[in-house]
Amino acid sequence: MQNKYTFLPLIRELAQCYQEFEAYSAQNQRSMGLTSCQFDIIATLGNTSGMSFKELGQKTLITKGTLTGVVDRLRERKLVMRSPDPNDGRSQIVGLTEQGVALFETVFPQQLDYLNKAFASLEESEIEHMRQVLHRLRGVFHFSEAV
Amino acid sequence: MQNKYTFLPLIRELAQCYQEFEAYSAQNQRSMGLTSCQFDIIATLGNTSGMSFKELGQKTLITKGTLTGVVDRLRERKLVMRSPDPNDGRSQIVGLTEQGVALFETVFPQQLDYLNKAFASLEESEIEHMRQVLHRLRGVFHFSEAV
DNA sequence: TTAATATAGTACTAACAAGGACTATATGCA
DNA sequence: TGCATATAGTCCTTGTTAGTACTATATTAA
Repeated sequence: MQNKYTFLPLIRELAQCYQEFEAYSAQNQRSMGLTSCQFDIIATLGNTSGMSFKELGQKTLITKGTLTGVVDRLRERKLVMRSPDPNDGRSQIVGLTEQGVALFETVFPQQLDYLNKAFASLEESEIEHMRQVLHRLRGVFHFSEAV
Repeated sequence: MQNKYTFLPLIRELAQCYQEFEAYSAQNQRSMGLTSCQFDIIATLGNTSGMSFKELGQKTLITKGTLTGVVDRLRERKLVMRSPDPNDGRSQIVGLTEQGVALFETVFPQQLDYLNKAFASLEESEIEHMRQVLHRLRGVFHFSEAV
């Protein structure tokens, strides 16, 4: 117990950092008529020929229960479509419709530009360093979970 | 546009890091019968004589609309109470009940210990370095928002 | 083949989350 | 004073989010 809870400010900073990123990012996505979650799915399906719910969930960090609803809403807007997986009767392939592709090609570059503006003040080397720091921090929760 | 979107892996790492922390943290909170959000409120009100909805929202990063519901659920469980603010007729003071204080004194130290296990593998200096890195990253979104 | 087990996705519940409309109260200024 | 504007909190809507139970299909092994 050498550690006298100095991690508390770190946790607070992590939460604030993530939430402010989310707020920043969502602001632009919202102006494009999408929620964060919906944008994530459109962006993940872009430039692919579709993927299963499972794979889509893993890539977007959205759990299966949530995914059903989100995909449903996107399907109602005719942005994504579903088809049975010929190789697995339990599985379905989700992919962008023609309208979905058109939307992707509009909103994805715009969002990249929008985010790029935020990161323009950082050196590439610093961005990479930050990524490594976060990776190391993340490892802490992995290890402890196994115990 | 010197930057060729090297921030994308960083963003991904940030999201994963936050989500895995949340999952790790919530696992213990859940075992104590509280959601993350409820724990946050109990922890924030602990060792205080109460505060307004506004202040509570600012400290916990929970927006007012959400806060009403969360406080209601805690009040149903007789963990928090509300009283009118004598200085401002629009405002109400939220504070822990006797049961709330008792719960706080049980669950807060336990959660600290639980988190401390995760961070035990890090040096204090490294924790502080991580905090500074996150603080710098967070600043990026502030600056850009103003533009 | 058949039984045990695992996996993909759905349905349902409780809770959180952001935003906007709304009410009541405060505050600033003419 | 009295009006315009701002603020605190509630309510409502839409949309995640996690978790659990459930159905249907796959896979494995006896």
